Amino acid sequence: MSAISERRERERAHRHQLIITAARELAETEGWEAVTTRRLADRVEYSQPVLYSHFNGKDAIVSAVALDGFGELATHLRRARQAAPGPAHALRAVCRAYLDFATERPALYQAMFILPTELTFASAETPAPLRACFDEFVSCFPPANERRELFAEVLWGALHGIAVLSESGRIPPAGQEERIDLLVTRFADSPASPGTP
Amino acid sequence: MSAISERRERERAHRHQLIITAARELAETEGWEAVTTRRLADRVEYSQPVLYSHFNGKDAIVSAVALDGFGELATHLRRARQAAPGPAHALRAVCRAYLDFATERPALYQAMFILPTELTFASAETPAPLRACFDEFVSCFPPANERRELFAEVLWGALHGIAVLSESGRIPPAGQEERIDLLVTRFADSPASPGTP
DNA sequence: GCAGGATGTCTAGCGTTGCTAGAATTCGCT
DNA sequence: AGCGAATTCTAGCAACGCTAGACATCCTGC
Repeated sequence: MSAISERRERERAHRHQLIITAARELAETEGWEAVTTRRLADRVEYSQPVLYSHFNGKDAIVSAVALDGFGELATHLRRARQAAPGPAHALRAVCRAYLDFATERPALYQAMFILPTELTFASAETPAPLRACFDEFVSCFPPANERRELFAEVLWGALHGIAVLSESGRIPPAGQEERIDLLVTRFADSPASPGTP
Repeated sequence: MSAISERRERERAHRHQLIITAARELAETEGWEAVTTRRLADRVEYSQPVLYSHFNGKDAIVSAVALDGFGELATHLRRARQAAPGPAHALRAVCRAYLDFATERPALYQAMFILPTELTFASAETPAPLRACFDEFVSCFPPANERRELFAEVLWGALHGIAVLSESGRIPPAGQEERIDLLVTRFADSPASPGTP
């Protein structure tokens, strides 16, 4: 149970990641409806049952892809926020970065926010990347605002709504910039945050 | 081709609606994943192929349910708006009504906004009920606001995002009222709408 | 009243899906 | 070399959306 099983475990971990990236690539090129366990097994050059020795089922694979996506989204948002010339522009930068992410990686975004997921949100065992994403939204508002979390929730919801409605053609795909404009001007913190009476 | 075929056509139309309501009931009690063509055919006491003589496929049935949903949502929103004590309260009333609708009829809401649909949004041949829903949001803003439509789009997006994120547990289901509060205060029209320079 | 034809409905089945039991194989160890 | 265990594959299940072709039903014209 030494070097030999260590190597096996390493190989196993490698294959684990291989499955995830294969699923993601397949989804990004042909959409999630093309990601079947058979095609995925083909892609990783193993038979179907090995997928089930790594994941509890297809949903777990999708969730694993989604988790990677949250990690990437978190760094994407942080970079945008930190590159902004000042806190006043941070909000806009993060909003734009979020919508960019959603439109440029639609499959990944679907895995994160639309497909059934096994990830636990807003709870004690919420994975760090999810929390990091949320924190990026929180950081768009000054610490003086006692309701930053609420602001972050609503802003996130608004961005998600805009992203998904435009992606599915329920609102015109054009005009995203104006929507960001409106959202930003509406959410830019007022001088004194309206406190609860 | 007279009374006899008229009756047949009547019966056919009746069965058409029967399928739609059966699909909706099944979805509302057991969720859309339980709505299979076999179970639906069982429910309406016909064999599977008759479904396909009425609809092009399962998606078309879902879309028909969604269309009914849009009709109901439009009247729901209009009632709320008109019952509000004044235009200042209309915005809040409509927002609340929208989120109520989403949480009280989750299956219907899914058919309208989440499941793949054949309905055409934001186009020339957009069905009237969809347009009516959108118009309700537009009516929340004074005609003096030259960008009412943009406001409506973003508000709708925000509400949709909040609805779907909380429904799927991605933000805590509690605290909806505070989110409405924030959204309303942020979107309540400023005295002079910030015009484009 | 009764054959003929059109209309409508059902039975049966195709290909695919997610998932799994049990056979077969491989591989390290003594 | 051969045993034992871990791993991988073959084969198959039940359910899915959808459809072709057999079957029944009903109106029409004689």
